[in-house]
Amino acid sequence: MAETHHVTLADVARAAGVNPSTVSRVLNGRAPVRPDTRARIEAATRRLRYHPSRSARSLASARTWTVGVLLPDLANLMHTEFLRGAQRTLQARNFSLFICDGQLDPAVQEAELTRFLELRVEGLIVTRSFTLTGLLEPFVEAGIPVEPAELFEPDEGGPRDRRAGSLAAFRHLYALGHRDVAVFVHERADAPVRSREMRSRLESIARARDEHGVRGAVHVVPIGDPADCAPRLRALLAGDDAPTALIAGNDWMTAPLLGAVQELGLAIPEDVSIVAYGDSRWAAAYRPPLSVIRYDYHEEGETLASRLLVRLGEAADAAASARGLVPDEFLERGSTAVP
Amino acid sequence: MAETHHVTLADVARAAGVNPSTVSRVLNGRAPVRPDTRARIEAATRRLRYHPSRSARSLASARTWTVGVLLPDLANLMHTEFLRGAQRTLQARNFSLFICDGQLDPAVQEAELTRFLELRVEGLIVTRSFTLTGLLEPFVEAGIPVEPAELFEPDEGGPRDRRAGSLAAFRHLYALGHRDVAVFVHERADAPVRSREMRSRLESIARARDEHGVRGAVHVVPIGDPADCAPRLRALLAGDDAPTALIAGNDWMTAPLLGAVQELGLAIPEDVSIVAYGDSRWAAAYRPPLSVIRYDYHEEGETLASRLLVRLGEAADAAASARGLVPDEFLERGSTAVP
DNA sequence: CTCGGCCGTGCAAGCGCTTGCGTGAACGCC
DNA sequence: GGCGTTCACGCAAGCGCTTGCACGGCCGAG
Repeated sequence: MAETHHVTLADVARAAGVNPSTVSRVLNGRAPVRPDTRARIEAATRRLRYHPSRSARSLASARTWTVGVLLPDLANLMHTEFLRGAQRTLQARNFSLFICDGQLDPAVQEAELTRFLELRVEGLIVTRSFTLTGLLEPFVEAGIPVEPAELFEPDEGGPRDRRAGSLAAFRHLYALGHRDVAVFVHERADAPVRSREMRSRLESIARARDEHGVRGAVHVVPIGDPADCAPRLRALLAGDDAPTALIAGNDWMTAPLLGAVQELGLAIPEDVSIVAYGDSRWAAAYRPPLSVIRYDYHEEGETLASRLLVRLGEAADAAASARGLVPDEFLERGSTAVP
Repeated sequence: MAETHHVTLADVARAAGVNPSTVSRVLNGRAPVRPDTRARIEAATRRLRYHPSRSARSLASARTWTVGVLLPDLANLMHTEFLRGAQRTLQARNFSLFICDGQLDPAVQEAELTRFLELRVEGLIVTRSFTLTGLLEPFVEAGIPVEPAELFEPDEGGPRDRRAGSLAAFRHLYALGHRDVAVFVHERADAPVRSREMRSRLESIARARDEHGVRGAVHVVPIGDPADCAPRLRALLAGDDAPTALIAGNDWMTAPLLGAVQELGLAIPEDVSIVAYGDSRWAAAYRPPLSVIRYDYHEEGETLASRLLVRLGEAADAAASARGLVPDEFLERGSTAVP
């Protein structure tokens, strides 16, 4: 901090010739203040370039007006979308966000959650919470509402339904005649965790497969390091049940998978069909354009944020918090064909 | 906050049978404390799940141990890289980051900067600062060190040299026989701002062009909305000086540009050559693989953070803070060819 | 003209922590 | 064995703000 001396509320009060409490009141728009007094204070505030200290305010008022958002991996563009949705909604209600990048590393995530605890966030939004259910306990105990994206399955009354897209995609693949498929997922190879969402997807695959009377393999390939992608793919293609359709589990996964396909000199869709979860802005621009399972992350961010606001006692947009999210959908573009 | 009652330092002190100040001291590892006292306190801390209040700490100590990072646009993967570099460096010195997404919107950025002021960040890292020089003043006045990525030009003694890559790329293009080129940049069409970095690139282009005795056009196309890309490109190609090489100004720009190229049914590199600034993970996986100007954002993040630490009086890794960043480089892959 | 009520403001006690100063006990020294 | 040091800790005064309460002045009602 060196010699930084900040203007305080007392300075403003002195400049305006009033009591500090009055300044506080205009700051918070709380009690009635005479217009001219208010004007004097506001002028002083501006003139002195006063910025109230968040620390002092929240210490005194026991409110921080912040919510933490823990993203598993900021390098995933869908999370950025999600974030903006949440941010818009929360800012409209005067809350600000502490964004943190989990970097797919449980240690980092734990550290960040501890920081949230110290910061006294009033609410928490987490995605892929399955990796940290234990870490979330302190929040629940402290009465801090946690809004997890992960647990929103239709059978739990949550607004999320992510099965329609999967189902449509795999019906399409099996109808085309594919038998063996491989799903590449972004997970640390040393500690693979199967999210509920992933399980739900696998169920959708099984269902589509059964509908078509197919008995092929569904390989699930956890990829931590992009460099692993090509070797894993090569091994798969050399083995029994070589997949003819490759599915990228998310935005992050897609580029490495395409890189591997390229490295092996495979043509899309002639040699392999490709489907990607998440309609990254690259997907449509790829050659050929990628068939994707698209999902509206922005809306999900808004919905989670609204639900949080409701739990915080802020009468947020009730409709947004209660509404079911639009289901995901399959977009066929050009990367899927008869095997 | 509802009925959330947090454990305080006083609670811990009572449980451990000591004075609050002693607890504070073990918390900060400051003064000498007898091992058994320390142990008792630590046990109580754990048992009570005590998490010190950041607000109270920073109010009392006049230190927040935080630095703000303002990114122009989180949806740009290179910024994520940058962020991780900075985060690693700062966390090693006990600072934590407040990340904020400027969303390419000056209003949002101003709001976030004000928040930083209230949060009493001890330092600030900004990129593309050219859009907000005015907004940065309060920080400078308050004695808060600001580390702007933007201003690091070699002629200012900063560590950044982003000319080598541009130069190599355009020498390559002009040598191949290209005459007219177009650079697509991500800017709000209504308020285009020419960054120093952009100017520096344009200079490199001019230099390469002169070296090759070419007198073709260099179109600069600001794109705010991805949907504008195709029409702008179509118009350009229909006009005089139709470009034969298209350059995407950054990671964000690349996908829309490729989408537009695709929409117009142009073959790469037969009809147009493509060069992208920023080696996105998609670039190598594209078909054909994209020639790019690659830059190490992670290292830039580390360097800026180190410089900030030095200015904060933390004897950070002096080498890292002083070192010149590796220059960017041109990687020819397959999207550039004879026009 | 008196009085209750409200309005605008001041007063002061904290919020949970840090930190300079003070003090008793244990220690080493001559 | 007395005395100065050091050690380990207690004490209390804040940090910059909020907020319940008090209080004087003005109003309208009786």
